[in-house]
Amino acid sequence: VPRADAQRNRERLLDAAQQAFADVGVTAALDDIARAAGVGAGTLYRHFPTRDRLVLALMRTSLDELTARAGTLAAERQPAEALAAWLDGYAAHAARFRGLAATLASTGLDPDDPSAVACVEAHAAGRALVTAAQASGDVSPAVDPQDVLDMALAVAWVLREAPRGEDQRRRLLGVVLAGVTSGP
Amino acid sequence: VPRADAQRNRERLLDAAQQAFADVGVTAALDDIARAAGVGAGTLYRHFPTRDRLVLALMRTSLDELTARAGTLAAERQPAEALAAWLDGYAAHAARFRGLAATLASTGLDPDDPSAVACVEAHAAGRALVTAAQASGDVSPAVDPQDVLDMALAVAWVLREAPRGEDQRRRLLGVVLAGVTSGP
DNA sequence: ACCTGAACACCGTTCAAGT
DNA sequence: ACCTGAACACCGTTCAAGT
Repeated sequence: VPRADAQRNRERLLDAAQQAFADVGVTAALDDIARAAGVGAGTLYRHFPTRDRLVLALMRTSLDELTARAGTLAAERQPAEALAAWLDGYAAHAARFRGLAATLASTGLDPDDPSAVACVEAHAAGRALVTAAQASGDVSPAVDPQDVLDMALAVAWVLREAPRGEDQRRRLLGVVLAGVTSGP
Repeated sequence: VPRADAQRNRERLLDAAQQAFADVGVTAALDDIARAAGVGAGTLYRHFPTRDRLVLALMRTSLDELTARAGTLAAERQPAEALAAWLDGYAAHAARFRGLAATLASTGLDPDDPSAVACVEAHAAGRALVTAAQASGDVSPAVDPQDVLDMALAVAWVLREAPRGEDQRRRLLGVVLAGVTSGP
């Protein structure tokens, strides 16, 4: 059982990180985050040995929501619609701050690492939606499901690096979805 | 007219940067680059006030080649083929090292800045190929040409952040091209 | 068991002194 | 006119000392 002050520090660090990442992107100074949380730098490193671990811990809740949403969409909508709606949420999530898409795309995620589990599960849920859309004939069977998720993250990357207008996400995801759709 | 030693230092810096970027990505330490070039740090800053300026100077030749290639392809091939071939070269170029795609995508490029001219011209040449493919009916008129270039850079980003197999570039560009093609 | 904060290393950036 | 390299600032990371 963790000590009460350790638990409180952990939460303060997550709050401070949330704020800092939203302000200046995922490269925000860890030292600043520790100071804003009112803890020593060493405490931050004890709780989160790497920056990615901090990012993933912060994303834990929203990733779990994305995983759950995949199940709901699969049950309630047509496969093509469900996939489109989920990818939109996934891209929106990955575009929340600069650098996040790269963390989510990173191939070096260890499925056994508890801090990466939420990320790995969300990916699996997304791939399942692609597979379902292939089974129903909406998405071409030649497509690699992983490629579809990668392209949704790539769209999120564009949203951060070259923002051009309100409906950019809709336009770019439209291109991706049209690109993986089965011929008529 | 620049002094002979200034000219030589500039070339040494470009050589050293080429090497460093290829080794460790576009975030390579500028200090290391100056040392490898055998010059003081101040000399690097004199020649290239920002990292982007160094990157763009390094890319100048290849960007000019891409611009020229757009003209050749437009003259010798069908619009759809020309576009596909050019985007492949563009994505391959942007994937040469990590972080380069972001520099090329950056919206803050001043068209009047001589160091950005090659980049702006390559973009214009690419957009012209998209427009030509729209005129011939191969690409849907609803597509924003800039979106097509952005997606090619996004593909390059995936190639660096989540590399998955030899023909990943072909697969992902295939999705983008299929996604912007006019309905039958 | 956990925390603090000083210490160290590394790197971007500037600028006084030199040629 | 251009170069050098020391100096400063900033930040990631570690660790001895404290509770």
